[in-house]
Amino acid sequence: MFHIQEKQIQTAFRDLVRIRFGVEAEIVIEQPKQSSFGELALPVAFQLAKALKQAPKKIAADLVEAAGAMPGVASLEVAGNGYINVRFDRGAYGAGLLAGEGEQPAAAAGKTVVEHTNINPNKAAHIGHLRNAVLGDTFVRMLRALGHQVEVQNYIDNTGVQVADVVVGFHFLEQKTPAEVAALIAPEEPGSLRFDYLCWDLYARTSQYYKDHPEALAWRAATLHEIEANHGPLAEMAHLVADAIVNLHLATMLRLNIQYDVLPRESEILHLQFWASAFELLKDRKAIYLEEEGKNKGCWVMPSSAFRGEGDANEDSKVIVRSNGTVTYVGKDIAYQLWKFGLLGKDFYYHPLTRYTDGHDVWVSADTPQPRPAPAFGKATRVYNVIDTRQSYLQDVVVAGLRALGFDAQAEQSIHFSYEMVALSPRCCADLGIELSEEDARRPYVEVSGRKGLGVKADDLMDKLIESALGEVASRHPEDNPVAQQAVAVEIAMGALRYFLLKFTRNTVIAFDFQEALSFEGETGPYVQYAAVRAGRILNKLEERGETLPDFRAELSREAMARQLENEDCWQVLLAASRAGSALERAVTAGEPAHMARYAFQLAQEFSNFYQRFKVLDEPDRERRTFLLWMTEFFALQLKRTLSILGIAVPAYM
RNA sequence: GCGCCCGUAGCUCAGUUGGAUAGAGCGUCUGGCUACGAACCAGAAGGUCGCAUGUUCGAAUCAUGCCGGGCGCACCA
Repeated sequence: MFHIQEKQIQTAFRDLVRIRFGVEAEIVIEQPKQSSFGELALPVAFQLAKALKQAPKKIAADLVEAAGAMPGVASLEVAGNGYINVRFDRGAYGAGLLAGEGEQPAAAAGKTVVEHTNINPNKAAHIGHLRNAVLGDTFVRMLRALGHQVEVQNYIDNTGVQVADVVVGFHFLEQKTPAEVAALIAPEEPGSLRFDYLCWDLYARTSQYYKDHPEALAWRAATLHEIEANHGPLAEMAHLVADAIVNLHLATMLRLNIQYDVLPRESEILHLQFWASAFELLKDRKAIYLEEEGKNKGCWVMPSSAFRGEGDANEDSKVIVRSNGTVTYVGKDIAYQLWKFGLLGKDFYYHPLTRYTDGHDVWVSADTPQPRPAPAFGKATRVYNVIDTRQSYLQDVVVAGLRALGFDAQAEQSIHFSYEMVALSPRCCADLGIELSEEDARRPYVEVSGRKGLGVKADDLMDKLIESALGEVASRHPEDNPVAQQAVAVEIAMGALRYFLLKFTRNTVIAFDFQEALSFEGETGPYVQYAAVRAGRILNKLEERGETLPDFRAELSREAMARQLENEDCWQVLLAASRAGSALERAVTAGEPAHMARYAFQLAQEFSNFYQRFKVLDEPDRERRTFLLWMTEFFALQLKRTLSILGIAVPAYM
């Protein structure tokens, strides 16, 4: 509702400025510093002052004069040195909300692909992976809430070095056969170490072994070779490992309510020769060339001018095809990016991998035709790649590849949704019993490292959060049955975790700290959940007392609405609650899920304040009580919607 | 060496793209529970927005230069 009003005023003033002054101006709308200034503030007059050579105050007065009466607006005032402050017609605004205006998002044209998670399937997921997945998933929810058609892709590098290293560990270090590895994946005896945890340790051990025995790197090369040829026991083992761990990653992410549509895999990109098609395109359009001298002699390279800035002195080109004829990661990524836009002229085959309990299928790529018809994947008009900021340079090369091929529009719509890493605070390392080198101990934080086995595993963290939440639930509701307690604890724990990962803006390094992540008070997910639960409880209590919710539309006339909203506190609270749409649009435009999280917190704060101040059920005045009940219901709905955009559930009780 | 990011309250972070008196949470201190259950609320203290020039009606925000920290710049992914 709020953003509809906002937009109306924006277009009204754009027209006004054009008619009155003959100028096209971008109308900026702000929230006034103080609520006493009204609901919206327009600094247009300042913008125009220079061009028109007039005082801002005079321009503002002119505009207010020319504007006259506007629908939904009670008054326009010139304030300060030339601000135009807008006050809404409160009765009309309330009536509009009651009528449910402005709830349907306009459907957007085209499909948006969001690629996130992308964990190497060779070990358990850690907190860094969680940040990626939660950011990606939340952004997907935000886009969908705005009416966009979104496809979620999770790229699986099942043929890479990381998987190979775990295979090296099993085969060369532990002399295990594929059958023995399969037994580890589905262990007979309960209580055995889960497979992704086991691989976590093995991967760290293999990495250390390379360090101590550099000659062992030949094992890696041999393994990669066999994986690429796709036959032999090592290749078989690689498939076993990767498939098993992909399943575990899906389960881990599902705990956080994160789902996918399709898993494109590196193995199919190889087998279906996506690269061969991309290579032909790149050669045809002269985007890459065969280097004939220097250190890159014999390689196909992309010239640095394609992806570096003008003034960049670094002249190094980027190798796309190695001198031995194999393609680099970036090359494969260009092919993949082309496919996402439907520009490659090839497609995967697909088969359903699993079905979520809500009936939604996750599909995975296949290299041969499959019996079940699959949805149309790819062919996006816009692509977001959720990848950490350290890969900016490579993402630039991929986009430069599109541009060099003449796909400027698609290059423009290839968005690196970058974010900073999750590191470990020194205190967190101490909690984990990790010994730090003297150099590391002096740093503000320590980088997570899969190779060193240094990090907080996603499932461990979730378990810890659930345990902590369960303690709280059990002490507050000792009478409730353990199954229900557990369910509530899980929702609280996951809410806390998602919120914790979202409250930081994308380019802030999170120095992970158990104490902060485990907090359920203050600016946290549970705080917001608690507000939603309390709103719901008022409505439930009403029913317990044998009453039913009034028919608000029948009982609250526009005049009654205006009367009730004369109360400044009620008005401010209602305004805040109705800003969800506006907050969502701004957050999507800024590409910042953190903004949505912040709005959720503010909304919860407003409600907590309202809850404290107005005793809804004890209110003696009939009209006022009806109004307060309506506000409560409205809050409950807004809180629930906002939380669902953040992927956070509203528990049955708290 | 080159490129990107960061520096805001004791701590952790926001700051709506250049606007009105710089905001939250945590921590500290003071006060508030008889079920609309306090995972909450009210209040207080706490700031040279790293430093310096500049741009203009107006700068935490833009430009330049320093200082301090982080991350990239492979025929690894």
